[in-house]
Amino acid sequence: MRKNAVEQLSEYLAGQGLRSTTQRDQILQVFISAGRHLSAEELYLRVKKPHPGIGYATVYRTLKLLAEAGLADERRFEDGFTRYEYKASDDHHDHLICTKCGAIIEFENERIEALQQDVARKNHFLVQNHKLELYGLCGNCQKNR
Amino acid sequence: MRKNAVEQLSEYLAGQGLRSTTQRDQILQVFISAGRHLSAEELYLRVKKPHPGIGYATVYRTLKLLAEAGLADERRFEDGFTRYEYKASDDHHDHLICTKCGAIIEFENERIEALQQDVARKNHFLVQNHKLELYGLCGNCQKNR
DNA sequence: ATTGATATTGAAAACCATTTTCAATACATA
DNA sequence: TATGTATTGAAAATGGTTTTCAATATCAAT
Ligand SMILES: [Mn+2]
Ligand SMILES: [Mn+2]
Ligand SMILES: [Zn+2]
Ligand SMILES: [Zn+2]
Repeated sequence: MRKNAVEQLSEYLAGQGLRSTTQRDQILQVFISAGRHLSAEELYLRVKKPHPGIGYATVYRTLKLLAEAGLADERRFEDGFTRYEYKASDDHHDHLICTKCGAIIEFENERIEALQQDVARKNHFLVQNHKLELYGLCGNCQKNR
Repeated sequence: MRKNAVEQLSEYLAGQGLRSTTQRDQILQVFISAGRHLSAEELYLRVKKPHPGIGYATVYRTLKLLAEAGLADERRFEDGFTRYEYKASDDHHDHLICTKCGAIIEFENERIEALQQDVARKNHFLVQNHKLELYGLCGNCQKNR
């Protein structure tokens, strides 16, 4: 996975007339090895440790670049931060988000996806992408009141 | 509808130890008579015409108040603005949003709602609210390329 | 390898929707 | 009508993100 992602980025950059840089590779490496749904600042802090020279703006720029290259998905939940997650291929999933502890659970549901298409069809609408987020309390947070 | 909403607001304010003001009533009136899914600035501009003295901050504050009072729903689509819509009662709907012209189509789908509950149950999750947005092209925008 | 054109970087400033501050004013209660 | 305080408008502050800019790094052409 790891080496392949770096190659994927290189190919995208070359194809766009952009340049490969050590910063971009380093940020990508840390991004992939870190957990999912990271904000720019969270990633910046993780990148800083092994690569202290890297700047804040470069992390922001690289995350946007990864999204454009198809290597990351950009998510805006209701916490005011843009979050990114590594995207293996063309997989898709939606989210359960705990409003108390911030836990994020991922799920896929074919039937919901199909019904969304039905809704779109009925409204002469062509869906490009969608967002389904369920906010509430995770199992743990229900127990602890 | 109109007079009732003003009364509803008054009751909420009284119950919270807050005060009724002419600004709040004026903003609510314009809010209800304007279209749905308005941003604070859009509402501010509409309010300015009949009530030039009203300030920007008051419109922001009143919209948040209306949401707390249950008179408005707060929506954050992907355009960077918080939008509000008048909420008659406890109705609920989701949205189709055209990425080209910005048109917003509302829909309800019982089966999707039910399946969401299934997903939540399977994950020991208690849903408080949810967001389902389908982004793409409306009928018109598909025709015009 | 060296050059040269230019893409990229880090630091700081700018951006921009929204929130907060604060002194003046309006509301509700006695 | 007086009084305590919630609310207002204007301006400043906030905070995540983007942009600016001079210095540096990349890479294709020598
Ligand atoms: Mn996810
Ligand atoms: Mn709506
Ligand atoms: Zn939780
Ligand atoms: Zn459209």
